[in-house]
Amino acid sequence: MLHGDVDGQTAMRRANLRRALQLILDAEGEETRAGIARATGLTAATASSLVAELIENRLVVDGARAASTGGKRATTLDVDPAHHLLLVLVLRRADADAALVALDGTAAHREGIAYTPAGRDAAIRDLVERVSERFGPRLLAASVQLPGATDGRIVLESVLLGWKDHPLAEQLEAALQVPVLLVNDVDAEAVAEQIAHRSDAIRRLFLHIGDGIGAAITVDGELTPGAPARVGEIGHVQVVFGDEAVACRCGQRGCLESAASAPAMLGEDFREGMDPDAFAGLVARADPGRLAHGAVALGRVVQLLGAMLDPDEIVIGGAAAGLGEDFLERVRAETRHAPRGTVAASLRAATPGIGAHVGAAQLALISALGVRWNAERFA
Amino acid sequence: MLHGDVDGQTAMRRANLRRALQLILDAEGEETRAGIARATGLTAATASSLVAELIENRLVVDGARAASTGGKRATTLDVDPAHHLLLVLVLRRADADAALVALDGTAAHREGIAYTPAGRDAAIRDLVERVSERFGPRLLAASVQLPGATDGRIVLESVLLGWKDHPLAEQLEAALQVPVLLVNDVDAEAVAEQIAHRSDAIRRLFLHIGDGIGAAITVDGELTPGAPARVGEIGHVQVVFGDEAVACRCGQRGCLESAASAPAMLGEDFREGMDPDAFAGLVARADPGRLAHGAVALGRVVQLLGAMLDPDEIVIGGAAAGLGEDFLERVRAETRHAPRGTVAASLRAATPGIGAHVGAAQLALISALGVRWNAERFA
DNA sequence: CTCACTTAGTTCACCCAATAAACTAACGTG
DNA sequence: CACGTTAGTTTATTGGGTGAACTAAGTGAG
Repeated sequence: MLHGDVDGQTAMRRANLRRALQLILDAEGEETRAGIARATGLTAATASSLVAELIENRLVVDGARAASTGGKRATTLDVDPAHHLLLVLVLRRADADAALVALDGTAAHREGIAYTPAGRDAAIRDLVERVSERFGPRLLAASVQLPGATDGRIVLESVLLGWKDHPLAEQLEAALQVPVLLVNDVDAEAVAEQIAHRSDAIRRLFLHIGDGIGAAITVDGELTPGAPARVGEIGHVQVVFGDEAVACRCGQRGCLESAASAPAMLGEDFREGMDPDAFAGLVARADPGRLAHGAVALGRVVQLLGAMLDPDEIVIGGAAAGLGEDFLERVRAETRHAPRGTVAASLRAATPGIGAHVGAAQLALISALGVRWNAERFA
Repeated sequence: MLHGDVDGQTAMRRANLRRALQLILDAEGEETRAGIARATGLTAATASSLVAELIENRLVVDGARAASTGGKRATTLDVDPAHHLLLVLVLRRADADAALVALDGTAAHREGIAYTPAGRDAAIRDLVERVSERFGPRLLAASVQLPGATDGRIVLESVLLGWKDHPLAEQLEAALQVPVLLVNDVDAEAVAEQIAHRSDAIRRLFLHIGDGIGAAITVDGELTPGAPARVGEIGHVQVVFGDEAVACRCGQRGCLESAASAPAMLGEDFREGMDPDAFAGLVARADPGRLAHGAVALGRVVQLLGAMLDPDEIVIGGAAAGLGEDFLERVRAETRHAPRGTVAASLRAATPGIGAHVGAAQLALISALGVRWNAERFA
């Protein structure tokens, strides 16, 4: 109803259906037919007809009666939490998760698998098949969150997964029979953090600092569209010069990762997703010099990208979000070079909130239905 | 017809009118009613009705008969070159131009004024009034190309023009009675260069290097939308560190402009818009060390922005476009640090082509009618 | 030259989705 | 319990698109 072939005449209807559904999503069970008519400027008759179609397609259900505002009590509306599902496939080096998210943002199911590099493709195929068998008819769309560059359809390159120009979306669509969107993991994390933090920033720069370093730009909660993209691959940009540049695992010297990645700042004991207490221990024992060196390197990047993009918000996520206000202040100090000091003000650490897979689910929801969850959903 | 209040039902009609007009613009006099029907998937009846409305509104005129393709010869269509006009106001420190551009991209009129800082506002008011009196009824929209930051409606800050948070668009709309869009001069130059170079790049980074340094990002030929923006103000980002950092006019050390602006590389005799022969002389006499220093500084910026944005094209405009392939190669060398060397390949000098005001006109055209000129128009 | 075929473009009856207005339904209040 | 208010549905009308029949004007085979 909201996706599929566009046969010209119905495009307007679709746009109105999307508007109605978005209002119902935003109001979290408080929207009514009359409210939709008021908010959209459409007539009450049209609003009723739109809602009827949404209910017929099991996207929306009637709720309780609202309190009277002087006349007949309105029937409230909410998205149907029990029918349609979004599938998010989270792929990591050695394991993967399948998360099913309902239209109201609640988790409906989650299962994981582990694999060796050799067994990975088969293990993923099995997982997808199991999910498809159990939830297939209820699926609305799917997204795949993965470490690596993608244009949404093809895995352009993923060192961790050993893929290059791999047409994953096409393969999964054949198995799942719904549209599949591939999403870089840092992009997904950036979108999820914006939801978790209830941020209304328009232009936004997100930096993930963990084993590696990646960046994501979002505008109005979405990724910049465009051709096949390796946007945000800034880990091996040189930011330290001269004698201070140290060797990086990539073979070059002075890379951002060689100075500011979690292992570079906290030592080789750092592991992605490690125990919080163990992490706190690493932070406590960290060499102040290495932390300062990392902050300077990061500050140089933030300074330039901040001036270039003028984001409303610059968010540091991943392990570096747990390094405390001292660290952030050192990064900010590096950005105070420019006459105008607004870059420093917009820098903050990520809110540890909902999982990155919610970001991937959001992107799938946007691409499938043209609507989005707002922050309050996940409060 | 294509702008104004949206009364719901007619939104579809507008979208179709835009599609038809865009096809007519693209085909440069070769489009026909039947062709529009084929390209859009609309019926011939609808295509005829759309064209009739475009002709009635004097946006399009019937042309010659095309050659037969086996049946009745088609009537060709082209945009009306003689009625509607776009006004571009080009504001500089000490003078301004008013350029009137017809729908076919041809220049219809141009007049300039000069002013002192004290007389500037009055001089601009006069110029606008003269233009409005002479061309008012034929105006479709206007844009203002200016040195400084703007969100499209307000001049956020322009040091050269002495404005801060100046609601210029509103003022001009009162005088001109058409929508007015404010455009940063580097953004306009970036859009114009893409047209002149017939570039089909999607994501694009443009760097203007002259008295100062500014950058513009375009996606699909348009500026990134969003809130009030100072996007691209990278002149005073620090890119040189330690002993090599030299003092900048902004009071800091190691700024990009202190190393890579035209005066920094070519000496204080450089003047924006100077005589080409004199410029060539400056280049010939330039200190190789200063040029190399500038190339390194520029390369560091290009390296990071290239990795971050993964643009299809990185274009060096302004005076630096005239420094030759040697200079570009030095810049490229700095970007070869990253394992993947695609940044270097996408770097090129700007094509000296049409004036930046065509870029501003294009942005006005997009915002007013939702259609755009393609490269061939200006071949 | 003529007739069949092709392509361009218009006319007209019909359909879909939105509107406007009249209607029913349900609630609070004087 | 009548009355004003708000929610929501029903129904005639309108705007813009479709499909089919139509006219117009060309090509090419015989």
